[in-house]
Amino acid sequence: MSVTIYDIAKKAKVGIGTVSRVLNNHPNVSEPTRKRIFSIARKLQYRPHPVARALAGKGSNSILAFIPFFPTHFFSEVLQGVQSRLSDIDWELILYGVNHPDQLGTAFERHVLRTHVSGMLLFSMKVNKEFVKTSRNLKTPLVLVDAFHPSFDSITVDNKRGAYLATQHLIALGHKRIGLLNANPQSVPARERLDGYKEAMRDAGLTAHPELIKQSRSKVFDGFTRVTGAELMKEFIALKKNMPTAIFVASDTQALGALETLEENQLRCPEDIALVGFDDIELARYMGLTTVRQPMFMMGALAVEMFERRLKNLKGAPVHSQFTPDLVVRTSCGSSRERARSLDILRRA
Amino acid sequence: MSVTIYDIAKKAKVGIGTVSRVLNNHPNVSEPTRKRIFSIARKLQYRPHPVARALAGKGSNSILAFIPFFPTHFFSEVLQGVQSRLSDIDWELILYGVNHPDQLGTAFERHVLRTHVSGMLLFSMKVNKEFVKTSRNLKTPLVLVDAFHPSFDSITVDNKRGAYLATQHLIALGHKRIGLLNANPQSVPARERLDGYKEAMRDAGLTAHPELIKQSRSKVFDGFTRVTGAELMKEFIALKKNMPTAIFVASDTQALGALETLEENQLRCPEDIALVGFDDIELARYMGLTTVRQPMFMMGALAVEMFERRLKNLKGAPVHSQFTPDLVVRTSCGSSRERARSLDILRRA
DNA sequence: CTGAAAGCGCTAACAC
DNA sequence: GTGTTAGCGCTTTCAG
Repeated sequence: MSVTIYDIAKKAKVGIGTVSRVLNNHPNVSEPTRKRIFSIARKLQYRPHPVARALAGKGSNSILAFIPFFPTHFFSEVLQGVQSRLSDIDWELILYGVNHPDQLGTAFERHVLRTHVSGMLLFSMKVNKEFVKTSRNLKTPLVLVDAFHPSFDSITVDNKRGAYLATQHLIALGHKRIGLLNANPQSVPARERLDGYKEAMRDAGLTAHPELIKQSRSKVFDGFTRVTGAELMKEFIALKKNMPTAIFVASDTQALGALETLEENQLRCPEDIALVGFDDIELARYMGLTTVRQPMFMMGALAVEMFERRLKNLKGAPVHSQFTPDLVVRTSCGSSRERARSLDILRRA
Repeated sequence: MSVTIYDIAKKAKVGIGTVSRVLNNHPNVSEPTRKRIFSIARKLQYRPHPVARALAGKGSNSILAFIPFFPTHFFSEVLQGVQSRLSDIDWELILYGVNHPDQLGTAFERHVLRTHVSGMLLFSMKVNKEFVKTSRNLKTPLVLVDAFHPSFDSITVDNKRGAYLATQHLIALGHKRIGLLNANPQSVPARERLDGYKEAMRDAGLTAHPELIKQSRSKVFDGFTRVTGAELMKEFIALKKNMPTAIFVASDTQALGALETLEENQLRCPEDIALVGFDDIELARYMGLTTVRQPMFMMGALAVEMFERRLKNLKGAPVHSQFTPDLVVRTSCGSSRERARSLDILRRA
């Protein structure tokens, strides 16, 4: 079998308690023995047994991530950030795909309440009251990524600012009738993006006429889906002559849907209508979509770092970290600082 | 604290041994006591403690997945399949992102050799000799996904057949000079795709002239990258008048690169040259790329099922399961059974 | 059939 | 400072 603290103890002619203390950097161990034990441990290639350690009450060097069971580029990138930082500190990642926050219950109980996991990451999900209650007076740190709740550490992106940037870009290009194709304003990001849009319009002395603002009422993914993008774009097109000349779309995914609708109606982008998205999913690059980019990898890495800090200071006030997104200019607005890359090499048969 | 077998033993006035036996469906327990204990357990909402169980020698209900630390659509889809099946049987997924099979060592030792994990999934990686040796006489089942080694269970896709289908499609469209833009033929999938291409050509009485076959020598991801696609396409273009009229590209990712090169040279697809890819990554759909699709979700789910079976029969011969891929016809070959979707609504600025 | 007891490897409280 | 001991919750002999 593998080597245990007993082996070390025997070899060092000390008790297992001493060994444990040394290995855990406890004080009150004489320098000579400490050195001796370390050296023996190294020679024997001792590795602590994580399961035993967890059972005995110590944490577990593993963190549970709840991610929406939805294969988006956003998550793979964020997760890479998480993994990267985690492997630096030699922790492991347990992944839980869920579709709805309600499904958190079982996993939660199974892992967290059973010393199995000593940290949690929750991605892009609204936390319900019950969850908040259970988690709050828990010793297990929880950090929210791309989500927010005053009681927990969180990492978000400055949606308002991003929306402001996007809208401002459109304004700078000379557009006056600028629309907003939003997700469900009941969701925080959607509301913030709405605010950013409005503020940019106001600051430019432009009026955000109500008919220029189309918002989803969908509950599925808060309306951040291709379908809502397609549908709301139809409403814009129905405006006929009053159609906006440019639209800020609240997410790239919706922009994809919008693009499909445009195509069905023989409308071209950016000639007939300019579009800016939000998120910068991988497809955006290929579609030439100008969009607002979130620093996904960094958000993931930071999530782990916040968690580490929290581990050392369970009682501090929650910290909320906000990233500022960047505008990535491509071709969907008719302006391009980058070399324009059009994708019209693929034509209808 | 949470309820343990002691609680239920006390309440049932039996020893903890009996409780454990009942809970583990051991024989030799009288029907009355069995029923009584079950009912009490339910009433008390007893949940086994996975960590304790693992320490005591039982497995751990968790499986370790090694995936290339590379955010492709392929993995998110396969992983969804894995997760889906895993949650059916109430197991958990531990994720390990690695860039190179050599990095498997530490994770391997840390988890597998310490009762921490009772199964492993290895994705799209070549297993090195050392790894094989360590794993082989191990009780922990290992299943290879999108990879192959005679000693282990594996799930692959019939690359040769896929390549055959793709090439055949091109032939059916009337093409005679059909090229192959391959990855590094040192990798198994690349070699198999080469075989499929050749066979289809042969069966059609066409000759696969050497100049029609361009293969990568890259070691990074075995040449399955955008870069090699772009480079090899340049070689094709250099053929001038002898350029093929259609090309089977060994992966969608490479096809993307090839498309970029085409564009740079003002060549259009499919007018000037038809392309078929392989994989059906999400982008393929948006690019209108005709391609060969692997049933990713199913592969993931099946991986878990194979693992379950192996758990029950450690000693059986390795089973190798092979999926047959489908051809997905889009617009990059000039034929389309689906409604053609062109993406030229986005134009150069 | 069933109870008692011995661990699994480690931590932490308690003596000396 | 350091050894000893009592668990953590569960599985598994070993006696009855």
